[in-house]
Amino acid sequence: MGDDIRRNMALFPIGIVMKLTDLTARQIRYYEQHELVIPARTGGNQRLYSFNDVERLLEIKDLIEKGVNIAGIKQVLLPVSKDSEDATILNEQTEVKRRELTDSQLHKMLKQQLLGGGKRPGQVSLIQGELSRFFKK
DNA sequence: GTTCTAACA
DNA sequence: TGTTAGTA
Repeated sequence: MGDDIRRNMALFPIGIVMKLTDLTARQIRYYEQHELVIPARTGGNQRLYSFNDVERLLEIKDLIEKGVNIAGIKQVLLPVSKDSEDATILNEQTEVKRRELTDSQLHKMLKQQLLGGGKRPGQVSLIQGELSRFFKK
């Protein structure tokens, strides 16, 4: 996948990104404070966003519109810690390991459902219900 | 003219 | 989040 370099090239300033995403500069900068997007900087400290950054912001916008708050978006977009991913830490009791493994799987499901533009009535329950156990701790 | 940081109605 | 102040 050599296109990555192009997709990750920081090209446009916040003004362009605002029009591309329909987000305010305030929101874009706010999401950056929460590490949801990490744009590059010019010598003059100006933010420069790549195509990937814009796509990420569009995902964030999607989640916001679906009623997910920053804490929730972090759970979905931020890299999953290696710990919860393999959940095979020594000393942990099997019960705990099973729970974390389930969380890992649930996390993937939620990400799919939240990002995959699907909005069937049935899956809303999962978002309103099961999701809480993520944002709580 | 545009963007940046910081702060507050 | 909106918006404004003072810069770069």
